[in-house]
Order: sequence, then C-alpha cells, then structure tokens
Amino acid sequence: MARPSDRAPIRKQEILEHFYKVLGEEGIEGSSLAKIAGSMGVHPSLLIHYFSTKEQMTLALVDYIAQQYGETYLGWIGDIEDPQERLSAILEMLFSRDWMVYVDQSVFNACHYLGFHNKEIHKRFRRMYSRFADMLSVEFGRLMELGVVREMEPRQMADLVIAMTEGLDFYGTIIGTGRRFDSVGRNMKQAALTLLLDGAGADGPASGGGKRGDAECRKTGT
Amino acid sequence: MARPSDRAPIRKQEILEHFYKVLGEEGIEGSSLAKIAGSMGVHPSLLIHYFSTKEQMTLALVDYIAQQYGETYLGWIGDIEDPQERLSAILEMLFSRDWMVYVDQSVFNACHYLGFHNKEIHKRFRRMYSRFADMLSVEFGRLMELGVVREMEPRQMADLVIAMTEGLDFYGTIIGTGRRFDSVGRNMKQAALTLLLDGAGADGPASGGGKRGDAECRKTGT
Amino acid sequence: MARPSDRAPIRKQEILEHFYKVLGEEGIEGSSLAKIAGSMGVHPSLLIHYFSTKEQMTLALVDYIAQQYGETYLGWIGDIEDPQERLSAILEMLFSRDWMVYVDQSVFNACHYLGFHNKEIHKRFRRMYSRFADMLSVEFGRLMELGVVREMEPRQMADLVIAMTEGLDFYGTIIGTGRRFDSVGRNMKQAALTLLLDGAGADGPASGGGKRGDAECRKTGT
Amino acid sequence: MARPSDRAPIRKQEILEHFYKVLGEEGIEGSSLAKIAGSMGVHPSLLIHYFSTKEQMTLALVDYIAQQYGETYLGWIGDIEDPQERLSAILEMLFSRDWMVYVDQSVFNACHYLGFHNKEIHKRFRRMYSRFADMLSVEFGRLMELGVVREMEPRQMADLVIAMTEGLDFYGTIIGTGRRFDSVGRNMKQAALTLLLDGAGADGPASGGGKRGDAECRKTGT
DNA sequence: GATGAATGAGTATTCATTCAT
DNA sequence: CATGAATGAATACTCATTCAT
Repeated sequence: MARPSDRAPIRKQEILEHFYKVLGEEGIEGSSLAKIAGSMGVHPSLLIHYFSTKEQMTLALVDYIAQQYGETYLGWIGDIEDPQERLSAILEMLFSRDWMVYVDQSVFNACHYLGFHNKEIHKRFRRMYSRFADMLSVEFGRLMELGVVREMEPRQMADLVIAMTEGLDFYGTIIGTGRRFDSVGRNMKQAALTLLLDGAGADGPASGGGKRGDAECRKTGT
Repeated sequence: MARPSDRAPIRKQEILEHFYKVLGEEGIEGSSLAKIAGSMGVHPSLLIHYFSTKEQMTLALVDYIAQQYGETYLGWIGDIEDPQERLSAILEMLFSRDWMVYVDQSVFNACHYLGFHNKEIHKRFRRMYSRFADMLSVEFGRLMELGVVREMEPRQMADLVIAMTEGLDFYGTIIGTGRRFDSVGRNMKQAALTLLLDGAGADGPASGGGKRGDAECRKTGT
Repeated sequence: MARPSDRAPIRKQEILEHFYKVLGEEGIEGSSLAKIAGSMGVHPSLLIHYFSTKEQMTLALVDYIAQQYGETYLGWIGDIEDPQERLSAILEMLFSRDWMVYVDQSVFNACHYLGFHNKEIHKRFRRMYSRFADMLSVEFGRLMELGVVREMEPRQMADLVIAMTEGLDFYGTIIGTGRRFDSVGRNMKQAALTLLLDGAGADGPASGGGKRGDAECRKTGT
Repeated sequence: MARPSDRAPIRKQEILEHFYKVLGEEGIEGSSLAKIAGSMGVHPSLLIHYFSTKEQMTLALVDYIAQQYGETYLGWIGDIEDPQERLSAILEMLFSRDWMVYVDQSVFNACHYLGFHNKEIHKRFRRMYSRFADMLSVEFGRLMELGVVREMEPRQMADLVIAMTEGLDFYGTIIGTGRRFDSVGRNMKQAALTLLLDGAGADGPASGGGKRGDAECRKTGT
C-alpha cells in the first residue's frame, strides 16, 4: 500500500496533528496514546512504532509547534520592504489577537509547562525563543541603522518586546480575547513604540538618542 | 488538645503544602494522591477523607496559591504611606526577581494550565487577577488624584502592568533569572513608568504625553 | 471484614501459593500477574498492593520455596537419634524419589534459572545451599566424632553430597522418575556411602581409607 | 556468489548465534525477536521469515546447542587410543571446570527449563542425554572388556556419571567455579573412579570390588 | 482520624506475527 | 532477501476511589 520510507514522515505528521488536537481538547493528563490513536482510528502501538516513546513523540510535537511558531512570524512580515511599514507590521502582529490564535494557547502552554520537568523540551523552548529574539534583533538593528528607531541595544529591545508579547498572550488566557485584550495590546504596542522611538527606557550603552528625558532616565534606572 | 473538627483545617493545610511540594517536583502528571500521601508518610485514602476528590483538592490548592499570591503583594507594599515611595515599591516588586520566586513558577503554571480544562480553576484565576487588577487600579487612581501620575484610566493601566509582569515571569522561565532577566525587568519597569508619567502609550484621555512627567521621574526612581 | 495487619501475611501466603501453582503450570513466561490473579479470582492490582512489584513477589516466592526446602529436610530427619540410623535416613532421603517431589522441580528450576539474571535471587539460592551444607556438615562432623564415618573434611563431604543430590534431581527431569531414576539414586547413595566410610575419594587429611568401612557399608546400605 | 537457497542455512545459523547471545545476556523473558533482531541490526520480521515462529526458532536453538554439546564431547576425547588414558581424559573432562564453560550455563539452563513446558524441547533433551549415555556406555563397555574397569552394567554407570556431572555443573552455578568447585569436581571424579574400579557402589553383578583398583586409581587420578 | 483491602479503568510499552512491497 | 506498516493481545504497573474497620 505504501512505499517504505516515503510515507513515514507524512504519517508522523499526521500523528502529531492528532496529538495536537487531543492535547488541546483533553489536556496533558488526558492525552494518552490510546486517545490519540483512537482519534486517528488506529491502534496505539502504531504511535510507538513511529516514535518509540511517548516522550519522543512529545518532543516531536514541540518541534512541530516551534516550527509553526517560526513560520507564522516569517509568513507575516517576510516580504514587506519599507522599514516603517515593516516595524509597524511586526508590532501589529505581535500585539494583536491574531498572533495568539495561531498556535492554540492551551497546547502551547501545555508544551511550555512540560518543559519544567523535561530538560529536552525546555531546551527546545529556549532555542525557539532564542531564534525569535535573533530575528527581532536583526529587524531592530536594521531599523536602527536606517535611523527609524533610536540608538539602542537591539537584543535587549527584542527581549523586552518578546516578554511583553508573552505577557499579553498569558493575560489573554485570563481575561479572554475581547475588547479588554485589544486595549492591553494597543497599550503594549504603544509602550514598545515609545521605547523604540524615544527610548526613555531601554538601558545599555546607547541611551544617548533623544534629547528629551534622557538625563532623568539615567537617574531613574536601577 | 483540640477538638477533632478544629484540627481538620490544619491537616488540610498540611496536605496542600505537600501537594504543592510534589506538584513542584513531579509536575502535573506525577502528582498522584499516592505520591503526595507518600511524601507525608500517610495513606492515600486520608487525602480522599479530607477532600473527597482529587479535583476538589486541586481546587483547594489553587485557592491556597491565590491566597499566597495576594498576601505576597499586600505584605510587600501594605504599609508604605508616601505615594511616590509606594509607586516605586510596587513597580520594584512586580518587575524584580523576587516576585517571581515567591510562588514557585512551575506550580503556578501547573495550576494556570489546569485552568484550561477546568472551569472552576479558570474562574479562580480570573478572580485572582481581577482582585489584583482592582488593587492596582486603586493605587493608580489614588496616585492620579495626587497628581503623581498623569490622567488616565487606572484599570487599563493596571491591566497593562499585570500583563507585563506576567510576561516577565513567563520569559524568565525561558531565559532564567540571571542578568538578562534583570535587564528585561528594568526595561519593563521603565516602560511602565514612562507610560504612567508621560503617558505616550496608554490610550484614554491623556495620550498626549508631555514634559511634565520628567520631574516626577527623577523622584520616583529607586 | 478483616483486621488491618493480621491478615496481610495470610493473604501474601495465599498469593504465593497461587504464584507457585501458576509458575508450575505455565512456566516463567506464562506467569503473569493477570494469570496469577485470575487463578485466585482476584484483581491483578491486588497482588501489587501486597508486593509492590512482580520482582519482589518473585523474591518472596523464592524465600517461600527455600523455607519449604529447609523444612522438608528438618521434618524428615529431625528427631532420629541413633547416629547410624540418622546417616541412613539422610542419604535415603536425599537420593530418593520423594525428595525430588517435595518441591516441584519445574518451579524450583524456574527460580534457580531466574537467579542467573537476578542477583537477589541468586543470593538467596546461595544462602539456601549454604545453610544446607552447614546442616550436612554438622551431621557429618558429629558422625565423624562418633567414629561412624572416617576422618574427613565435613564441609567437602557435604558439598559433594549436595552436588550429587542436585545431579540426581536434574537427571530425573530428563529420564523421569521411574526405575532408571531409582537405580541412579541407589548408585549415588552407594557412592556417597563408600566415600563416607572408606574415603577413597574425598581429599583432605584422610584419603587413606580402610577396610573397616565395608562392614558398616553393608549394614547401612539399602 | 551463492544461490539464495544456499545462504539460508548460513543466515539461520547467524540468527541462532545471536539468539544464543541474547538469551545468555537477557534471559528467557528478555529474549524477544525484537532484541535478537536488534542485536543483529536487522528487522524482527526477518527472523520470522526464516523460522516462521519463535517456537520453531527456539527448537532450532536447542538443536544447535545439543549439537555443540556433542561436538564438545567428541572433540575432546575422540582420538585418544590408550584405554587408560581415554578413561582418564573422559573423567577429567566431565568433572573439570572447562566442560562447564563450553556451553553457557545460563543458556543451557534456559533451554532445559523451557523443556518443562514444551514437549518438543524436552524430547530433544532426552535424545541428547540418551546419545550421551550411549557414548559413555560404549566407552565403559569397551573398558570393561579390556579389564580396565570392573564388571558392571555400562549403561548404569553412564547414567551415574552423567548425573554426577550435571550435579557438579548445577552446583557450580551456586558456588561459583573457584577452588570449592574444583574440590567438588575432584571428589566426584574420585568417587566415580572408585565405583568404576572397585565397584562398591554400582549395583549389578559386580558389587564385590577389590583391592586392585586403588593402584590404578592413584595413577589415573589427577 | 486514619488505615488497609480491594477494585476497575487506564497507563505506556512490548510482543509475536501478518501482509504488502 | 529484507523491510516497514500495522495489528491485537499481553505486559507490569498506576490511578483515584470505595468500603469496612
């Protein structure tokens, strides 16, 4: 029915999608091999056949999610050329409702949580965010050179923006993704923009930048 | 010697502490009644005796954590009277390493995650954050009246600060709580301060922002 | 229905008896917890309740068998006083068909075999045989002092007799326990007697041996 | 390059060697097709391809071992011509440490044990020992005719010697193959010799025995 | 107030095997 | 000749829970 090695990745992919689905619906405790297999109409041992271990399957799921995470980002702002627009698009994306929806929050949180007691998962999350920070750093660095944003440490700015994004997502799981969520998102975006343009906040060597406020700032920082 | 009914709450508390401990060490999947009982040197059915159900025990744990969460906050800034100092203390607390440590992140995330598939838990988290937002709103409202911070919608500001806090905590679980964490925390605090004083970001009446704030800034800094 | 701690040993014993039975009937591979529980009309997890682990249950079985082994020996020759009769009874017991039957050979071999890959089981077998050798040594030593048997190293003699016994048992599993078995048993007994009395073989101080023994031999022989 | 059908026996042999190895390392329970295949770097279904069934594969292993057993014996004393030397060599071989090592005891015991619940395996063991007894009978018969050993029933003598050998091997798995083992071996050999020469023990026509033997004995002994 | 006995559903994983390729 | 896909029964063991004591 199938050629030997060709279909394996497809099948694995298929399994991961069902894992994803079940994990979203039933949570960590409810995501047994039996249920995942059941959702596929397939025997549980088949999952073992492909992944050897539930842990490895989970690892594969994390990879799968990390990959989607990256693709989402790239797919969104990949081809915008005008720097201003590009910055705007990035922030719009990060602090909007849509971003949050792309990877199911409960699945994402499940995986992140599993990282607490599984070093390998934790590592993958670190890598994922590290790549994310790299990409943002590059963006910010470029914008800085173009004079769109102020002089600053791009990496720090990236960290800050990511942390904010995650805060928004997290808080969204509490307050829902209604108007209140949008409001927080807008404020966050504005805060980020202010920092990027005026730079009252980001510490680091290049706190020179804007004329106003900077003197104060030096004192105010920890 | 106390009457039996008197000792029940103590025993319950004791159980919850062990639950907390085991949940931190072993994670959601590893936190069975048997293990918790084992950690107490007690028979599993005793936990059932007190809580009837694991689910109810989990609910009690969430309450227990929510309570600690609140106490931490209050204990920290409860008796500072000078408004400027108070603002400073609040922000310092929220964006510092210490805050994060107070409630074990893995336990906190575990409970938060469980809320995804358990309405009752979710409700408690909403309540907890709602109370948190209330408290911050009150603070900000008072500071606004005193002219320490600019005109704004206190509730929105509270949401923003909370979301940021949670973003910092979350990101801390990824990048660790070293210097990088501190840097993000500092920047976040600065961003929050800027918004509170200059208000470039928070929408609402005073999105203008202006020169005024800078003076405060000098005073407010740690 | 039952007092807490009283009945546990009884229940354990009961389980071991069923384990013994199933192991005899179905062999190592066929002795699953499920089958043993099934043979008791009880749920498999009950066995775990009492023994925690199949391995520990197996260990307990080995102990149980070792104990029976010892009891069989003692029960047989415990109260015979006349030294000659005592020697005769011991050898008669060891090299007879009955001895072999007392502990089911297939169960015994199963346990012994498991010792190859389980240090704990192996240890218990060593201990069991060590005790056995001790008892025989004492017997032989006493008989030596009484002049019933020749001068010799009792421990060596014990080892030899035990090894012979086991050889007989083993060979019995091949050739069956019919006349041929009896014949081998008789010859072995005779060989043992010869060594004990004449001592042509057993090395140690008195490998001389003498005419004397033959008289006894004739009397003592079957 | 050989034709496919030619290579089959080689491949089978190869498989059996790995089976042997795995059985020695992992024991009966641990010897799954998967592990054996894994040890060969081959897919489990290949073993089925060659042997149809695990049971048949096990049977083939028993045959393989029986054959090695026989070859060991023949290879050892096949070409010695002098009767006295021949007798000496046989006993030396049977009661020495080396014999035991030739076929891994744990593998041998595994197969023997499996015979308890598998008639086919049991049959092969009986055949194997039967052949062994035949060979020894022939030897003893010849020696008897030559007057090297006393008048006796060769078959009985063979049984006795085999049983002793197996007892030594068995006991060796308990006490190890150190000095104590050697001592038991020596005593056994001596006992066997005594019986062969003096014949105090072996029933049958010649239970008389005589002084003569001792001289030979001394010579023949180790 | 606390424990032990007992259960039954559920866990991941292993197993030998079949079939198609 | 050899492998991969797939199965279904079986494995030891864990789990939350009930009940009697």
